[in-house]
Amino acid sequence: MNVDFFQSIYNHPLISKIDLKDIISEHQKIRFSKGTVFLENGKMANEYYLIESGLLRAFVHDLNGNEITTDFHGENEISIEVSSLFQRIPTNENIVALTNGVAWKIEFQSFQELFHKIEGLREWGRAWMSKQLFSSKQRSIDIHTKSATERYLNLIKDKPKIIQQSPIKHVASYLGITDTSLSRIRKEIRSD
Amino acid sequence: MNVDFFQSIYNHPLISKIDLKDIISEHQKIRFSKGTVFLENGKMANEYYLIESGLLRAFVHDLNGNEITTDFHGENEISIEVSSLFQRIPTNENIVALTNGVAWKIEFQSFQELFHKIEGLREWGRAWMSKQLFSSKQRSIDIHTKSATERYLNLIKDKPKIIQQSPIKHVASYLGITDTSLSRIRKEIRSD
DNA sequence: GATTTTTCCTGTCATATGACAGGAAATTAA
DNA sequence: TTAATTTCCTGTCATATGACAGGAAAAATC
Repeated sequence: MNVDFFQSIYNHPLISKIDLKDIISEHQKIRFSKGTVFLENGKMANEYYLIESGLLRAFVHDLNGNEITTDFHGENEISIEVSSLFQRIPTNENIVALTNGVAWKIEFQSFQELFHKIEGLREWGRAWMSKQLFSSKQRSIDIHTKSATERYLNLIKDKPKIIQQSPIKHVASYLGITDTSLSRIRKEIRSD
Repeated sequence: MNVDFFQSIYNHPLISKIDLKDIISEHQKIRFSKGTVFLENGKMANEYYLIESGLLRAFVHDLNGNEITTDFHGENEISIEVSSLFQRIPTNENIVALTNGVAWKIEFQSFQELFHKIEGLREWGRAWMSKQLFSSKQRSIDIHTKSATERYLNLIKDKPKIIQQSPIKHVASYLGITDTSLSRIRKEIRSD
């Protein structure tokens, strides 16, 4: 059991070694292959995953039925649909694997018990959500503050694996532009 | 003490009447006037507010020093900067009153004790954060899915008070457009 | 109530991005 | 390996929005 992996994710001063052991033991290792569906529009999330290797993509459908990529979940990150999982309602998102990989799954019920039992986990969870909210807001701001080119360059810098592992069209919708436009941007950058 | 007001905000099946009383008693009524600063870039949030009446505006500065309105906090809503309050770090946001009004303040420390004591409050808090995260994501999607006109019309429909109580230029930056552009949109709509 | 400041509107011009379509390249399936 | 599918690039044309500037209107201040 790779403790460091869990440590790096459940990383909070109030989570003791014993707490961590408790938490780890509720996770179950799974292997997944490209195309595996983790969550589907209309269903309710009943678990979340720590990604050890591989890349997942979250997306929604807009009014015209087009897929819009809302997020990528990569190595050492959590793949979770918070709204559905914590409000116990159907999701509007889809989560699908873009690559093969390994993840650790924890059921809602298990998390729930740990959450109310371990103060450190509550603090960790709240801080984690705060960070998510912060990034989400930042994304909104970036979309109308930075050019598409800047956003793309930032993504390359911050999460280079995504560009390597995901079809470019998904990156485009994640950046809020068409694949046409991203294609032009990439051409532009090449010539620099 | 207006219990219904608190009830409508701290609304969760696991929060009992007694819990609610406990929670309410940690809030302190304040009156504020237009221009009152609730939070400032670089400082740390140490409390949050339930707005009984009036309208607050949250904004950040972009790289060129322009103000970008990130949110409005109106009646029966919570004015909070989650990142700073729960991660105990300095904020990058500013929150300022656009009107006079009345709010109920609760200190971080008080909330903290209630949070770890009352299971229902934890569930409520987590659900509340989930909803925030959902709206935030939705905003990102709307920005590149809907036209500026649609976003403006939706805002009028969903939060009409904002248009009445806020200078239009703040609405513009909230919508991710310039005031020039919003002005044109308003003209367009008038003639329909 | 006069002056200053802020807010809002409008004109012109520039430009980033979208829509659509066709073909090349790469990946997947048979 | 060949065929089918998906992905990616590129061209043309249209358009929503931005940048900038000036003036009218409204609000705040004295």
